[in-house]
Amino acid sequence: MSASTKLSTSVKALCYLAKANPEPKTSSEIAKSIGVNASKLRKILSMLVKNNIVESNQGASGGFILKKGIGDLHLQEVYCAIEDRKAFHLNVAKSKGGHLSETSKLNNFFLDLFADIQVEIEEKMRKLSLKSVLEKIEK
Amino acid sequence: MSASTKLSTSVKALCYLAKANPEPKTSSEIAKSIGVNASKLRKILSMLVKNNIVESNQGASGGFILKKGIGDLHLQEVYCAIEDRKAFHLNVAKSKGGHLSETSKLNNFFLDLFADIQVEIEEKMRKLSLKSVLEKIEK
DNA sequence: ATAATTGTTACACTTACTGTAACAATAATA
DNA sequence: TATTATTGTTACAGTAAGTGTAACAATTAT
Repeated sequence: MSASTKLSTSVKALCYLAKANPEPKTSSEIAKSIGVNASKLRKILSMLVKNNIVESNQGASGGFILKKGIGDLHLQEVYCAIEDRKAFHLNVAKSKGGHLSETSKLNNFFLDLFADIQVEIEEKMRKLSLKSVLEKIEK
Repeated sequence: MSASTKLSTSVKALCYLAKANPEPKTSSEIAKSIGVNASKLRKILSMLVKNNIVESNQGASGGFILKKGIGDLHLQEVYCAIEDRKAFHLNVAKSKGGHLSETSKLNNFFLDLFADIQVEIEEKMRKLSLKSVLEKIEK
């Protein structure tokens, strides 16, 4: 599951929880609603739990509830919670043979460029709260 | 090979050709210099040929030469030549079950967001000419 | 006790990626 | 003409990554 796919799945689940708030919802309920596998969804949700974005309760009448206010939760935070690898996987080929210093300089050039891009992506997402997303999809 | 890896490999090859200009270089020579497989490199170079970025000549004493001036060749152009799929593969999960219109609205929201990001990435690369890249790695 | 639920592991299946080889088509050259 | 060198493309086996599902221990309410 790519970072971008995980992000959109997470936000779908968070929107669902936001509307159900403060009633807890099980992974099965959420999964059915947004059309993904419950087990897979639990993996994603468990990361959101570890980052204090949602709260989970095991056992009968357990489930997930949103822990943060929709105005205080930004997509960048969600993104960082679900993705440990840095951003959108912009890779540079590690050249095996090219012993030229130019090749390694070019590698560094692209690593810097891709890092810049990643920062810009995260800044863009930092400006988007769950509240603003909900407003956008409801009109 | 990811889009970003292909891009950095392409630029390595283009830098090599720029310095050799106007002498043609074979895929083997380039591949050895930048540390990638010659057959794989030819696949990438063939796309650059189709987009008039480099020129190829088959047969004995053939090879590749840079077709554009280093000041007129921008990374965005290279990127578009090697990648037919749109940009950096930012995908949205196509939900199979979620019949809610909200889910599809969220899909559209993310498709728009990722499209914006792709445009920004391309704009960033449009500002980088091969000449500026060469200058950066040479100092 | 029982039933329900999370969190995690496991696993088979598929898909994608990788590296390399092979070869037809082509062109220079002897 | 025959030979050699080269591109452009296809093929393929091997590996890695992703997918979907199931299973189950741990936990908790009833």
